[in-house]
Amino acid sequence: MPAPVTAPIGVVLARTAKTAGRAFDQALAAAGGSQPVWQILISLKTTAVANQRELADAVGIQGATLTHHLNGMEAAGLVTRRRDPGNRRVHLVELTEAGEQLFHRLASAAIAHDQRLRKGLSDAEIAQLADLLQRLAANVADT
Amino acid sequence: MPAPVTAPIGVVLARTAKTAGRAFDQALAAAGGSQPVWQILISLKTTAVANQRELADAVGIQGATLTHHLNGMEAAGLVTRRRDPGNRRVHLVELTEAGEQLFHRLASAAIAHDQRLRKGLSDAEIAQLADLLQRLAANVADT
DNA sequence: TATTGTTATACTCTATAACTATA
DNA sequence: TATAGTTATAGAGTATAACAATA
Repeated sequence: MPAPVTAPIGVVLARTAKTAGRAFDQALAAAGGSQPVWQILISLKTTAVANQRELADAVGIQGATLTHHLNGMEAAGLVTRRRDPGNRRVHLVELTEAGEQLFHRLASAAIAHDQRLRKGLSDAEIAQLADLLQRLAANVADT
Repeated sequence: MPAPVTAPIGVVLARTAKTAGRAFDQALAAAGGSQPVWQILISLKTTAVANQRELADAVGIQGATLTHHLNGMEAAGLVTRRRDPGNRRVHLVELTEAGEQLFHRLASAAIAHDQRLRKGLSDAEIAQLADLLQRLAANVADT
């Protein structure tokens, strides 16, 4: 029998990510957020970042791009920035109460999105998918 | 033993797609293209589209967005647009010789990118990954 | 001088609304 | 009126280069 003809895995990956990403965009927007804001919030909550450079790395964007988003988030009352007394070059980014609340709303939206994505797939399949994706990503890391 | 703790599959998917997509961007740019241009070229070459609306659907963008890209591609000498004599509302999009050549260059880049992505994964694993991704995408289709 | 972050500017992709041409 | 496509405009996300503040 002939080998099955499949689309290039990069194409399948890109198409799936586009579809899933748009659905996630809508879910986040309905909860008052966006993907960059969600990435920044989750990094602030779950990672101990020493400065904005590390925060930008955690989110996967440039420092100036992070500043752009933090400006918007500060204007929206989600975060505050103040200088680190121990090293006044460093700006400490902290969540406000509104930022905490948005984080929880977006977390709920993200969980609901994930449950929707996982529908029809077993835990073992999800675990294998995650493993395969991580191995794929490792092949193109730090380009 | 406790269940393994994995990041939400949506997060893994988004992160992998971002990493792989950026690597693909660079590969296409080095070959003189971009992802939208590549999607349009491959759709023109492999799908029988009756009009620009169908082409836009195949690429996954709006008609006006397609026009934007076709304007650039026409200015770059990659495609021509002429009216269909049988229905002059329809604009027939055709590849020029330069468009054909760019298609082949980008196809080579895409193949190389895919081989890089697949490194270390067996054909069976790739097939299963594609299957899992397609089932994931089906869960959020036509949002 | 080196490090941290911001400002200024611009580019790409995308979208919606209003419009033109054709049927 | 309905369909195919374009134009005008705008917004989100990203980036680089130049700059200011601090060490």
